[in-house]
Amino acid sequence: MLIEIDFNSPQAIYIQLRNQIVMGIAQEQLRDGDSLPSVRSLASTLGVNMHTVNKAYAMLRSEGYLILDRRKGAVIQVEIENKDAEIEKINHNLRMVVAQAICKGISKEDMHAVIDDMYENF
Amino acid sequence: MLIEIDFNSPQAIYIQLRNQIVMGIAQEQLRDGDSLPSVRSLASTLGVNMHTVNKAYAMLRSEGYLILDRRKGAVIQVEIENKDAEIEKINHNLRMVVAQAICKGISKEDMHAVIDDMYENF
DNA sequence: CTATGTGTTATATCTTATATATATCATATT
DNA sequence: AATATGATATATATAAGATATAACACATAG
Repeated sequence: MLIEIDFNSPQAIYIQLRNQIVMGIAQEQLRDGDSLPSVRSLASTLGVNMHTVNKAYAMLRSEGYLILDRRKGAVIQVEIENKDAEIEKINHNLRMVVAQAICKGISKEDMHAVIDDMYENF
Repeated sequence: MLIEIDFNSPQAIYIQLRNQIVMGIAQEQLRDGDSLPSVRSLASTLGVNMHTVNKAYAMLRSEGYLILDRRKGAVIQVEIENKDAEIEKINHNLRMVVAQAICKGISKEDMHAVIDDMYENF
């Protein structure tokens, strides 16, 4: 899976990294059991520091996207508690997006269409 | 409209401020033509620096939520270009939320329900 | 057993972002 | 004339982000 870092982005590198991996999982480019490169090798590939990658991996682990193991390295393993709990977790972020949408005159039907389109072609 | 700052939050104060004002507009607690407190008075009320409020106001202006005028101060005025352009703007943020949802097994029907609920009771 | 490669942790340094403190300016209002 | 507005500038302090080394415990390959 290709990961690209924009060094001119105002967004922190470890956040970019985390986001792209979440995207990769959503797109099924990354599946349960797949291994990610080791902290050091990915850092080397991207031209960033080891700790930056480590921070992204630690974040992904705490969010239940992967498991870190001394033996196997970083392995994708999406942990799903239950639907309500997971919905609750994305609620804050979604709420901000919806707030913007409402302010800008985007109807819920518009939002449905956008959501459907994303689910189709992710 | 009540604004509260969490000084222990990892989120920057000016971002908290910006977010709460966007929320206020979405909830129609703030409407076109309404005035916000001046930079200095709001800073004083919240116990933060003038520049922090100024930064939030400047951000809201650049996003088309308000107008800053020497005469009238900060006045809510939501600028809507056209639907497609506005959808495009929220697309990136929404995409990240949807990616998380897909990863965590939340269906688009679930998302519709959450969206509808938000539109009902914002 | 040795060497290598994991993730993990620790320390130090540098840069950038955030927040504050003052101060000044042009302008509009009272 | 006095006051208050947003806008701007400068300086300082703190926090976050990123890098550079180094070491540790553990697992595996040779």
